Amino acid sequence: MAAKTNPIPSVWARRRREPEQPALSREAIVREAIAMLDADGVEALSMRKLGARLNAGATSLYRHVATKDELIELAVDEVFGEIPVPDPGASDWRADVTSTCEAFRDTTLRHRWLGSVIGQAGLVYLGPNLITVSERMAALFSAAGFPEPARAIDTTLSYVLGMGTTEAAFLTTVMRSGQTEAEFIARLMPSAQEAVAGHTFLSDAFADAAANAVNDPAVLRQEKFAYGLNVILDGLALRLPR
Amino acid sequence: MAAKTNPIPSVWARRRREPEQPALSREAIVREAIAMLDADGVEALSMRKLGARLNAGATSLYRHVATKDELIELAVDEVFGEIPVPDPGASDWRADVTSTCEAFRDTTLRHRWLGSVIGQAGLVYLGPNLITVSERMAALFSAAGFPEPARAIDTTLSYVLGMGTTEAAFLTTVMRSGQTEAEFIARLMPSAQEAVAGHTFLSDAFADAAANAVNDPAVLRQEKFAYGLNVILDGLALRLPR
DNA sequence: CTATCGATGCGCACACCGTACGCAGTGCGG
DNA sequence: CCGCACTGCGTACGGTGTGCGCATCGATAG
Repeated sequence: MAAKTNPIPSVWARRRREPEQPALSREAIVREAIAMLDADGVEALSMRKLGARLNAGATSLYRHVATKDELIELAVDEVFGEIPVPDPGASDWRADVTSTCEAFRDTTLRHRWLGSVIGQAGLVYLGPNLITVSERMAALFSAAGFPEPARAIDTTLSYVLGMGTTEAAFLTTVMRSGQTEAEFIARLMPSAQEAVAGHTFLSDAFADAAANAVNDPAVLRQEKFAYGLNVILDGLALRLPR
Repeated sequence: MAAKTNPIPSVWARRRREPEQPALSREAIVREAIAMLDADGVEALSMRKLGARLNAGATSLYRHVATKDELIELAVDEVFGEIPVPDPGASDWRADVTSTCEAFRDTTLRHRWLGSVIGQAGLVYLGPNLITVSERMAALFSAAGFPEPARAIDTTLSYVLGMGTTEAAFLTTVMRSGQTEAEFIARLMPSAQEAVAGHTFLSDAFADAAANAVNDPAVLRQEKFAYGLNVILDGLALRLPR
């Protein structure tokens, strides 16, 4: 009933096929979605904007992806593919597990939306890349002699996820403030000091932190992560047979 | 220009003050928001629905809360108030830390939106309740003799947060399916089996899990949590002086 | 060569969202 | 008694995810 966009269909109005254009594909959509998530966070990803970036309408995406949530699930598993897990080698199992956990942490910091999104979707529907990471970590722990590698995996990955999520959320806040991490911390100091006043133990910890404030904050975070990881690996080592 | 709702202001149309009605207050708003979050998750909380539950218009809430994000921050700190931390006592420090971590886990499971929300907001802006929990945990570790209680806190809480978030996300998925946890797992088995086929180590772990499937899943989750926590406490114990 | 068919892209529409703004009542200090 | 600060709310704006039906395409069957 309503007037169409092209009341008189004309040869000239017909779009031509552009074989150069990679066309819409699930891979391209997921790739571009990750780029948007990395750039502006999870609340900045909308199907309309994503479509626009791909020279497509918003609803065209639904031919390749059932729903926005499914798209995010795909993005999550995609970035898990960035985590390399070494083969169980002649070298120390601790070194191999450590490098894996650090790669995992790097991924949560490179894609700072990961933490919040996993909290919503969970690691329930295991994508192929997460399965691969798990399998290879299981191989690592098994070769080291652990009778229950799944337990070791759950413990280490929970820690890495929790710490990584917290770090990522912090870095997001820093970035939103438009300052460097050091600036942000310096500017936060007074109010933190005030919040902690009257709490004796936290004040002590705060004083220690202030003394360390001359160091690179990224290095301090890395050290904090390594400390906890070593605690866990020590605890696991006690459970090795013999 | 447009006709007003009440073109002729009348005495009879005037609302009367209802002193029984608790009126809108920040506390009431936060309390009701938590109730909605607990009931239907984070994406079901809208200012309009929250207003309706409080017999108020959506925008009335903004007199007491600057923004929806701020409201969520308040809700987060509010539920942290549910975590009791014992005084450092004569008893084992491990028992005290364990009870604290289990209370934290209980909170993440009782309020399953916590994990995803912390991933977005982070623990950056420390509310009073989180500060209290931290202070009391610091007291626990200090009394136990740890020279750097902050490190111990970061390690344990990262683990608890990561594991709790994962569990909560899983339980949310289960609940959405409308099945019990045991039913959900049973129904998931075939596709999980398939996903794991060809991965030798995961297949082993899967077989173990299947053998345990007769037990209460909630108990199995609790045991998994306790295992990792004990690993961490063992690792920390190694760092006690002497 | 033509008719048909499945796959793909897209405009429109719906219901809903957070929240800025300005008006309308209320209770209180002067 | 006036005026003012505070609270609630109706309206409106610019977004959101996505269901629906149509237009167009390449491949294949007759």
